[in-house]
Amino acid sequence: MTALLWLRRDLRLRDLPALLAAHEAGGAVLPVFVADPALLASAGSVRRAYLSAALGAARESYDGALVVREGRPEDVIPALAREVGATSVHVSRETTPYGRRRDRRVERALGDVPLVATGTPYAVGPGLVRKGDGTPFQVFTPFSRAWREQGWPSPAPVPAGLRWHRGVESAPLPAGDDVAVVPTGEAAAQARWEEFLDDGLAHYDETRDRPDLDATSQMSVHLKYGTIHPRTMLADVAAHPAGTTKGAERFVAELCWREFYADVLWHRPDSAWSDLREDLRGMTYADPANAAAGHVRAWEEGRTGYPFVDAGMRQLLAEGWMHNRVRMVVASFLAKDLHVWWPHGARFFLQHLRDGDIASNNHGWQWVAGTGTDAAPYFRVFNPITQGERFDPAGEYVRRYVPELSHVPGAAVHQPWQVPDGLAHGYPERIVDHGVERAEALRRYEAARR
DNA sequence: TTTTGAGTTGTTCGA
DNA sequence: GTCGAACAACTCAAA
Repeated sequence: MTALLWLRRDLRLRDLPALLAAHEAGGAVLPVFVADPALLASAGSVRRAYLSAALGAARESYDGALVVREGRPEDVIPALAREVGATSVHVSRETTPYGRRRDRRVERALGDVPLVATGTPYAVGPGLVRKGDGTPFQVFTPFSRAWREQGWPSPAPVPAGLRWHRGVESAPLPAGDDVAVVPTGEAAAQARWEEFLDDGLAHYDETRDRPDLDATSQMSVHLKYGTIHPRTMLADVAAHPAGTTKGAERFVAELCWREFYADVLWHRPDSAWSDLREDLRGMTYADPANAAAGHVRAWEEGRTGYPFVDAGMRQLLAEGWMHNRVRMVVASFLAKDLHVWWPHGARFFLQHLRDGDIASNNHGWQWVAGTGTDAAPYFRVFNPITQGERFDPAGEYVRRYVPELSHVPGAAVHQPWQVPDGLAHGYPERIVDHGVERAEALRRYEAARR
């Protein structure tokens, strides 16, 4: 007897309730990953490289038993179930709009073989935290209080006496382009996590906003592929000597943001790609396809003439990652200085981010744009110069990613046009005047609210 | 039931 | 240079 364990964003062995359920079904377990063209089509080279690396590491975690198949899940999973005579298919419950539709299709296509969902990629399953009257929270802080009170189960054990179903043909791993990746997979996630617990957690609240320092956990890519579960992380934080520090409290809050946005998306699947706040649907936007100005292309390629913005975009393209503080600044620049509707930026981020997650990414964008849950007030427009001076005070972050400015010392690098020869090595002029565009953004909001 | 205070991430202006 | 006020409107939960 065999149970399929269909892995999606849970490429790990430890703390995986769906694996426990598959094992308890009573026979061998066959772990399978489906390379779904619908998802791979939009993935950039960095994302493909990370998926490939995470799958390779997962195959080691599963002692070589992981099978990869390519195609539509509603075709592949039932076919594989027939091929090996599986009596059940086990998954972690998927909560994103595409994942929910896909799983319904697969469940129908499986017919008599049950699709069993156990657990989710979250400490608290999306949809569970509710207000007293049963409706979902709209504001983060009350959500986070209720989320903590709700609590979460202890990490699930690795099943004893686990038996893998072997000898099934596998497609090659999806090809990853030749891109440098940070170590990924379950062991790498664990190693990085322990390093952060000991060296970063206690002072996380003071240093997390500084892109020039190596002060963030770097756990986002591991959460995306599920090489570690947030439940494990929360248990580890609670048990750590630094677990009662302000830094730990702040880190738990960041994990809670991930859960909050998953909850929002669960209740409002339409908000993946359209404004959550309907009263701002009358906003007027610039057309990102309008090549005449080339402003959006300049943003995408890190040539806006605002060093903090350009450093961020170049970090994104080079590493598939951008510091959270800089994500807010570049998002604000696209939305409020270039007046582009947020989905264009959200889509670009998802193509390039190694940690790209539709709930966190798209609702982060909605927050900046002012259209989301608990949104930033419309008058809150990030100033890319001020933000750079405040959070990259020595200019080191900018010079790391913008070599044309390596000759400009200190914080002066945030305004190279003020420095003699500041633009002498090829760094571009500013494509827009921030003061002018800020006023234009406020005018557009004012008009839309009337 | 009504009121009240607080709510991730900011900027600008004028004193 | 520093500091407080102003920049809306709405949700939530405690009082």
